[in-house]
Amino acid sequence: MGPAATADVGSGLLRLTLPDGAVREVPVGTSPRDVIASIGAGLLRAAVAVEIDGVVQDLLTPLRAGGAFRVLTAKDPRSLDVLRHSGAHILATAVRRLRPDAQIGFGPAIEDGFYYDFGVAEPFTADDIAAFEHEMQQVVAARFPFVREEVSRDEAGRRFADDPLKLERIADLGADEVISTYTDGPFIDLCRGPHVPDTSYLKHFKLLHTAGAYWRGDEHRPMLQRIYATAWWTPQDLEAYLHRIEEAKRRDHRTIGTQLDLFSTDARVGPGLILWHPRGAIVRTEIESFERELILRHGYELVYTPHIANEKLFEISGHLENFRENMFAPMDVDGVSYRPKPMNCPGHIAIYQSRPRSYRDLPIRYAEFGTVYRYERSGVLHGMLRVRGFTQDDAHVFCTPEQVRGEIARLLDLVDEMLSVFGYAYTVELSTKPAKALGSDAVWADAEAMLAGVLVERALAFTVDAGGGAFYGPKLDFKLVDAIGRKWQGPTVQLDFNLPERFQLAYAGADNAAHRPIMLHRVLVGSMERFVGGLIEHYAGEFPLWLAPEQVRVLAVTDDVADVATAVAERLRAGGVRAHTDPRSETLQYRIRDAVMLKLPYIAVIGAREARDGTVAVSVRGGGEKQRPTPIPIDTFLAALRRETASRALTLSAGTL
RNA sequence: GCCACAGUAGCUCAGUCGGUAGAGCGGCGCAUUCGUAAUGCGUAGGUCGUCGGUUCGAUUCCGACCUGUGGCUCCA
Repeated sequence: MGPAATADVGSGLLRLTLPDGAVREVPVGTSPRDVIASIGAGLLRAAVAVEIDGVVQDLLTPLRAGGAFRVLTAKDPRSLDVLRHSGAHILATAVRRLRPDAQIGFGPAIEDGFYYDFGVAEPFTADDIAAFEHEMQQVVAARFPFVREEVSRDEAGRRFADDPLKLERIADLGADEVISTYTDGPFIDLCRGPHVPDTSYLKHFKLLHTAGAYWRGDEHRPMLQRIYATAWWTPQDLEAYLHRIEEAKRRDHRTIGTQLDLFSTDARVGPGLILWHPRGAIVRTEIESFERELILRHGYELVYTPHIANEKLFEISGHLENFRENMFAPMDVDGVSYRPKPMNCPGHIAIYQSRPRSYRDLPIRYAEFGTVYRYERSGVLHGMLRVRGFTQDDAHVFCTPEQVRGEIARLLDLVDEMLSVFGYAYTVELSTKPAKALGSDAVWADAEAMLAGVLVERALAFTVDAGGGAFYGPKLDFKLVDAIGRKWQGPTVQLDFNLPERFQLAYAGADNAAHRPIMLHRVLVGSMERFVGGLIEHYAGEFPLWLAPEQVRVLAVTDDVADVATAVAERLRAGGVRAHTDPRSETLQYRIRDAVMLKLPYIAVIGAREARDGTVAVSVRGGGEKQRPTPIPIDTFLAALRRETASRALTLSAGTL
């Protein structure tokens, strides 16, 4: 028995409050299983785990504290984590049966499933994975109970003597921690739990893929082989999850980007460098135009700064000190070292310092679509989402300490206005002082309290990411929630007490003395590349009208009205609509299919009747097959298109009268 | 960067147990003039990612490198 296990024994009874308000008093050390059994046999059969004051534990772990006591069944989402954690053990059981030499690392439950890390001489093959999955079925069928034991440190050391990874874990455990093991059939693992009662609970699972993973996440340690899996209570849930994976795959911006001819990369240009094709450039330009209009309305001024700068600038800013491994190597210009800029702030600061500033000038808000270059390790590059060159919609606000609060509040308005246009829901995260940080604790505490204060004032819910701030100040992160519920990095607002110091920024106060301004860094979309990549997946390539690269395709039913179609397209274009014809000598059906595959919002068909009446028959994206639209006057259509574009509507409505 | 896997026509992929390659779609040409998700026929596209090695001969086997994919680490 570990010290904690014995500490409470003899201290009496625990009070357990059941959901119906009933109170049970049981001796310390009673197992939840016994408590549930005393409530009812049916409940015991359904029980997966229990929750005591919100903490989930299994039916075996002796109760050491009382509180609100709730039985978790398969219906409770929190019981899934327990199932998945047991799934990891079952996976390890299977792997050890087939590969007895495999060292066992960690095997936690994760979102949607679990993984387990193994130390093996030879990485697993696809055949291995299939064999493991099959073996897992055997373990499940064997119905091995999970047996918990609490052991002394010495005993734990003996039990895992042949597994250096586990020995290392044991050595790291705190002196007062209960050391427990769980055994299912032939497999024993050092584990805190909780687990389901026996292996038969794992019915609906699938091994997904393998990947290398550093032992304890440290790249200087050995690489283990990780096997990822998913597990659910019901076959429907498993099916739905696999379907979700398919859906995410269907939306993959790299696939859609190729299909819709939006962007590409080219090995000759270099990895992580995006080529924006005309259609992709339209999407980007529309976003930039919208944002430019928006921020001018919000009091920003546009600036431009160079892509490279004398390395000395980044010495002053501290980038060479703190960001060097992400910067491209210097280039020699007449004996002076220059670097591509990894951030836009130093340039904006240089503009601020181009003349003396008075408190009357503040706040100053400089905005730039600034292209930055950062060296990213080759393995992390990913489509448009992780690249080496990208354009930030970057802005810096220089203000007095008194103005910070108001500026943050303005930013929250701006963020909300921006994100709602794209149909993103979002959550807010406050990141606080990291271990390595500049500035005193008091300054940090003030800044964090100020940020939290503004959020509370505006009734914005937020979570705290303790220690997640930048080294120069705390920040607010906005996480976007996309159409299929995935989270993306969105806008960030960072307070900075570092750069004003380093650059000796100043303004003349009302007292005619020099004062230090506060700097805010903020981005809305962050990186145009990442944002557009995310948008492609959010919309599954079906852009709302204002963003659609081609908004209307005008199709003539037969060649004798081709001229009319051309004229209509020209008229729409003159009205500011991105409209084109498809003059190919193909059937109407064929050309419609082509337009559908390109996910165009509207298809305007012109036959003899429409040519005669000055109308178009408009099919709407998503209207399904066999559309038989009522023709509408061209002017009516154009006006509706213009309305829809101007309002940046998320849904299509211009096709009907 | 690390682990694993992959790279064949513009795209999606087949194939060659070593004798320099095929399909569908797309492109082009001709015919077709069609009323809402693929008209027919014909035709042109590939030093099989790159470089080296083995071999009489390499797209195929081996090695290195490049690029991509899934992760780890990191991140806008």
